[in-house]
Amino acid sequence: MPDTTERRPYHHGNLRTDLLDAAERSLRARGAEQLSLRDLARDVGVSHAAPRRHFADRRALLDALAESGFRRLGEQLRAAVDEIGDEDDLPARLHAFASAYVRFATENAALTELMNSSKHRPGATAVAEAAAATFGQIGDLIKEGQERGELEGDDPAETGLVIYATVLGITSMLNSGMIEPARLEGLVGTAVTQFLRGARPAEPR
Amino acid sequence: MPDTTERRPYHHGNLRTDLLDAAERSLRARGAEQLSLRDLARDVGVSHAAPRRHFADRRALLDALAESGFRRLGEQLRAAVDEIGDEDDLPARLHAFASAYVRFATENAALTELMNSSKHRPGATAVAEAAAATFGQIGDLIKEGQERGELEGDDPAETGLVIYATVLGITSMLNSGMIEPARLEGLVGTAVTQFLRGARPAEPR
DNA sequence: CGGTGAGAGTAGACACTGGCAACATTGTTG
DNA sequence: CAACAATGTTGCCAGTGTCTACTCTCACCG
Repeated sequence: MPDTTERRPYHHGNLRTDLLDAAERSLRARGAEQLSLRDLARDVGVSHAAPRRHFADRRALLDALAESGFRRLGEQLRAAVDEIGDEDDLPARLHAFASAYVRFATENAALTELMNSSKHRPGATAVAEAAAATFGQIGDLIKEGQERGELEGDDPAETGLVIYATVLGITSMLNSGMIEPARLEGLVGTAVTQFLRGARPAEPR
Repeated sequence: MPDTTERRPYHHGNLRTDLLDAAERSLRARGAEQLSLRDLARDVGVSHAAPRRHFADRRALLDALAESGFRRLGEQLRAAVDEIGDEDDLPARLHAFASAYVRFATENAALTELMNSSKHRPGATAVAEAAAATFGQIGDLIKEGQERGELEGDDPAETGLVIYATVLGITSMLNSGMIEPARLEGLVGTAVTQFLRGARPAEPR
């Protein structure tokens, strides 16, 4: 028996995905700053230069991580909204959206920070597109609301962006320790409520 | 002649402040990630281990930077609000507050990102306190508004946090390239307007 | 005075990192 | 089956943060 471990083939097979998996674990455990390519290579059982075949750069790997993060976030947001069966209940859907975002951001704090970080590749349109697709969803929600007359206002995309930014800001403050977790629930509630009050047509009922 | 440069005294005199200044320049030029202690030491003309006498750690220096950032931001916000002479014009004051925040965050993008980063020292209460003091200001603004009956709502601190989070989120999205600079102005406007509409007492006049 | 610490800066070492180049091993395909 | 493109490997380099041991200076105290 030549080596103690079972014979590992020269070609790993799916290094790229395995690296991303390891990267996500590392991200969760120690944050983006501490993430080391060589560390990941060791985790996966491959030489220190192997990752370079799949990611030109440390940044490139982080960008890939961010992009997949946006995709997953997008799915979860969509699922949360769709789960509210009643298509007419805009408040409920908005609330579901916000809650889902907050849940994702707290369960994946380091990932979320990475996604919102400014240091993406200059040319990396992929992550920007994924981000746009993600928060474009809420624009659709708003538009529907406006078409049914539940909301007024100008540009639905603009209105959507504002509420998206609000939730993003809340989670950012939470993850940076500026607000206590206990206040989260209430904060999101008032944010959505305030927003709906502000966006409803002039005459109440 | 022993050295070409004029005789530099063994003791630098005010290394700490000079390091922080150099750090801020580096931050502005190349971001927090690229900031290197040895680089700063070279900039200031001191040996690579000298910074350690003033900052136990790279993190410690970044924390100090963040803390001073919060202090400066706080001053600018206060000044902007005070500049609106009319104490009764809450919308104007709110708008001034938001605009001042956005200006700071765009003019000091990397610093702002650092301030909102989650990776502060576990024990570093200083930065947390500075942050709290900063966005506590808006709570006061809200409270005044409520006392004069211009606003309704529950906890003024909570309401204040929501609007603060909104502006923070908008600038975060801007700095990470999710929204174009051109939309900034409009976004902040609708954010404040929406907020005021949502927070005003039930019967419009 | 004059010596003696404590504070502040220096020099060197260590373990680590990301990136590069040259080489080795595969799977594929003409 | 030979050539080739992918994919991994080894070795190297410049840089970094941190630690330890040493040196310089100044202020204070006997």
